[in-house]
Amino acid sequence: MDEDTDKVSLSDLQLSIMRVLWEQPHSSAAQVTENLRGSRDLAHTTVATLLTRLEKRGLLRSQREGRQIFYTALMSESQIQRSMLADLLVTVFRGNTPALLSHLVQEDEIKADDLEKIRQLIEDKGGDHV
Amino acid sequence: MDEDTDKVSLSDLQLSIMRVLWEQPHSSAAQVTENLRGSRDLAHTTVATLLTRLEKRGLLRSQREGRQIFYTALMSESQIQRSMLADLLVTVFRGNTPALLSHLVQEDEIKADDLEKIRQLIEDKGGDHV
DNA sequence: GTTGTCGTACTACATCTGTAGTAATTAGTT
DNA sequence: AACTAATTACTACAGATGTAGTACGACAAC
Repeated sequence: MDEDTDKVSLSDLQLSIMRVLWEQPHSSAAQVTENLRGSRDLAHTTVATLLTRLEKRGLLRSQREGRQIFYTALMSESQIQRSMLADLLVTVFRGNTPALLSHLVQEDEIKADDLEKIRQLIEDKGGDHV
Repeated sequence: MDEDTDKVSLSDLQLSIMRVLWEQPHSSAAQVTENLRGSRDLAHTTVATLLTRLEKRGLLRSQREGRQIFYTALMSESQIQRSMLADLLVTVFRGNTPALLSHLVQEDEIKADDLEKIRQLIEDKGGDHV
């Protein structure tokens, strides 16, 4: 099965680009550059290069319209997140999910109030899945 | 404050090396190479290069003893995990911890039975920390 | 003391990433 | 039609990483 939907790892900069495309699919290099202005001030040629590379990697699809090229993400933010989280869990935590959770608790990322939300998530999922 | 204890990001291979050093501190290049045999078959010169680079990055300390050099990790696995998880949370999830948890639930990494453990973690922490 | 072995240091090279300049193309303007 | 302005394509380069060879130094064996 499709081995490209899996195992994706993106750098911070690459994620910034993807993010723009997630918010505004079908953007040109100029539009992406504009969108990044402020947070990442890059030459538009830099953005163009990044876009080309991401397309070559199969993460974007491009459509030429006249002299311009519009790019659209082929993976959703959620897919990327899932892939990168899974990767971290395996490579850094060696599958030790409790250790990961423990760190989140330690860092105050999970508070007591969140437990109910998690329970809800499990319920929503388990309901018709198990 | 020490800016080197923070923001550490290691590749898979680098983690493998660190792992050996966590399990057996004060190892020589030859010992690390031997330890990796099976999972990662690398030339010992490769391992030596990796060790040198990690030391240059400040992640290892080396002690020369005769003709050999012994390396010891300067950061614990836990510290690395925490740093890399924090980084992922910020860069990939933009601080959205619930989204991260949701993915874990979706991937069956968190089950109902784990909730009690998490609650325990929070309790253990909150007790003398808040 | 000469030689061989082991270990380290240095060098090398391909790939990926961040970054951007220059050249080429195209489309719109006059 | 000629020129200008926008946009893409190609090239470049430095730093990090994966990978390993060669050279050199030191210790052990004979």
